[in-house]
Amino acid sequence: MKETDNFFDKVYQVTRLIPFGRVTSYGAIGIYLGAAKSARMVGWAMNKSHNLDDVPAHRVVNRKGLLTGKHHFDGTNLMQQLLENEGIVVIDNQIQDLEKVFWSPTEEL
DNA sequence: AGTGTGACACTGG
DNA sequence: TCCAGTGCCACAC
Repeated sequence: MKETDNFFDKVYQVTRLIPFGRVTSYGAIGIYLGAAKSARMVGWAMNKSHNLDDVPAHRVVNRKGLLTGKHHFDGTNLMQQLLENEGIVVIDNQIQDLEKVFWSPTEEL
C-alpha cells in the first residue's frame, strides 16, 4: 500500500462527497487538497478512479462546466446522461446553470 | 534520475 | 465571449 495515494485518495473522497445534483471543478478539488495548481492531477486521479465505481467522476467537470472527461468515460454520452439524470441540464457537453449546481468543497465541506 | 504527459486554470489579445 | 499560449504539479515509463 502506498501512502502516496493520499492525494488520489483525497480526490476520490471529495468526489464521493459531491451531493446529488451538484458538480464541482477539478480546480476546486485541487484547492481543497491544497494543490490548486495541480488541477490537472485531479483529472489524472479520475483516470485511475475508473477502477473504482464509488467515484462519480461524471460530477466533476472543468471550470467552464464542460464535460471534458466525457470522452474518457464510456466513450459515449454516458456522462451527460448521468448528469441529466440528476437534474443537471447539459447541452453539448456544457453544463447549464453551472453556478446553481456548482459545489465548492472548500465552502460546503 | 530524467522526460513526457494530462479529464486544468489563468492571462493576454 | 472565445482562442491561443503559458504555468503548474504529480504520476507513469
